[in-house]
Amino acid sequence: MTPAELSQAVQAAVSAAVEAGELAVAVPEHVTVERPKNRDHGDYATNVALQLAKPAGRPPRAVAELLAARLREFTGIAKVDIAGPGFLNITLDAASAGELARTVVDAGEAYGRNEALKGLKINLEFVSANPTGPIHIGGVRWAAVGDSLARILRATGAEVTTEYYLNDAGVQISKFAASLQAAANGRPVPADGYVGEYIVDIAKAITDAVPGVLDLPADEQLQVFREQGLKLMVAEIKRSMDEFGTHFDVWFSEKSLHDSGAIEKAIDRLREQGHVFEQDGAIWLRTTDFGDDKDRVLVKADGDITYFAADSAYYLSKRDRGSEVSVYMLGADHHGYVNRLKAIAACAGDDMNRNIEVKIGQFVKMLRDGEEVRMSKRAGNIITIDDVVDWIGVDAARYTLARSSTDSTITLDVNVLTSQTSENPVFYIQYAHTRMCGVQRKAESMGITKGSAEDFKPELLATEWESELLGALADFPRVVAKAGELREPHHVARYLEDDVARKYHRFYDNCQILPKGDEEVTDLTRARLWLADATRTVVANGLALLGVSAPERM
RNA sequence: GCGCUCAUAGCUCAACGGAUAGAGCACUUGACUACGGAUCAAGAGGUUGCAGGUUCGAAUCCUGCUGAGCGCACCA
Repeated sequence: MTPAELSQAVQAAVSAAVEAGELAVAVPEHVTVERPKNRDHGDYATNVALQLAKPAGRPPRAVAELLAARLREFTGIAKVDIAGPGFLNITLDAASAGELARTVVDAGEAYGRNEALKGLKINLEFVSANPTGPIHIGGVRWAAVGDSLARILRATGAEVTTEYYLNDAGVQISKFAASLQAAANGRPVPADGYVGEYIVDIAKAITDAVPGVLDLPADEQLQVFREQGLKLMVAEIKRSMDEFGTHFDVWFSEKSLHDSGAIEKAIDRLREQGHVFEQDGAIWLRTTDFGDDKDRVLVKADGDITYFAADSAYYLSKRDRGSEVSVYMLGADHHGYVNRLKAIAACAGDDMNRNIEVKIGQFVKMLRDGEEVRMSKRAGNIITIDDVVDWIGVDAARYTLARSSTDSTITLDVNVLTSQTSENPVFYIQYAHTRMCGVQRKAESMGITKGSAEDFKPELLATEWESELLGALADFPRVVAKAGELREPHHVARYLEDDVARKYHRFYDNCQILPKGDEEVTDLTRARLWLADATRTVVANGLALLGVSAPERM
């Protein structure tokens, strides 16, 4: 019996009680059934009696009594207790619990997938760092979290488009080009330009690729550095992302919005909705209609188009391309953007509480020798995506960055990253996977298989360690759905770490799977192989959602 | 000044409004005649920043305060 089936059983018990006239309440649409932390509280617990007590006008424990009596009639439920203020503690019989191993093995790679967000078209934009330098540690966090979130949303049934917005049109690119030009000519970079090893490297790559570029007039020269520099930098970012296992379906060019006239069209559309006005020679969007603290300029008095106008056109582009929900993942320096971005959606006639979500994630702080590393492009002490991958590898980097809530700042110690990589919990999870693969290899070499589904005896998986592990495996679909709905991939990571891997290691240490010496192969041997196979499936599926490999050997 | 976000063990971080707030690292102590010990078991470590409120129940929701980060352009 899966938690979903149990939830339905509880719901059915409520319905039956209502129909019998014992309870005067509306039957809840969803009944939550959770794994209690304390094993004495059974396999599952529900607080439904506590929630129904008030509307029913009955004491919680009386409601619980009614439901418990009905629940005890269900096959697969061994015991129902009432505890505390009115919790229902439910214990499954061993066969019903063990059956889950078969469910998982049968579903294979599909186990964990669900339809919580079925058919929802989501545009997920993340990283979107300016193409004027390598991706630094902050961007790496969004790469890890964003890519994992895309995988989780897809597993939850959503249709996801991942997107990187390239700011290839503004003054930052001009400064970047000017810096390259200066470097190529052996001059110091401009005061507000970009500094760093990579500037010199790219400048050299351009002078190598375009012989004679330095003989061109200054303005033509600058144009070459602008185009070539952008091309090389974007290629570099794409390479980094590719190596990091992060895929973007769309690399969206800001410049294309300018070149195609999309911005003017967007302004017209916003004007039709009645939120555009002129003042002091500029064209404005009245974002204060929808909670922004000030109105925003779309076209400046001198005729220049603002970055905000491009943002507006970009949102409409996402919408036109079919996005029902546009998710923006931005860094903590973008708090001020939330209201104006949401106002764009509202001004376009959309529902700002549904069609657009702006997630603000906290910074990554770096520590070296106990002191915070203040990164600055000027000082050239940026910690880049390639640095992190060199130090600890893609798996450990992705896991480290994806295992915490984006709401919390994370502090990474450079000394730890560059030395003791085995401290990373990702290895704990991967080791569980290799252990199961090891058991399977050993079983094969002994000529043992888990046998056919008909011969599987789930009731033999009855020790506390097997029961705990089965409970953890049963929780996977719910965890994936929750992570998708909350847009928080770290729930999957913590689940693998604290539930699945931990409980597997305990099971492994306490329950011998394969026969030792001249012991017989028994039904219990085969049942435990089913459980190991099911666990391996969940670990592999879970790691895949995080973009982390599930190695067969380490 | 206004706005947004955060505050949990020595450190790094968890905790769907639920029962005794959990892991890892570091510290103390056990378990290898092994299905690979990158593991397991045990111990110690907390007034969840402070003060109120809502609730049967608050780390979680509301209010105020304190502290920290970020943001408040006809910049991008």
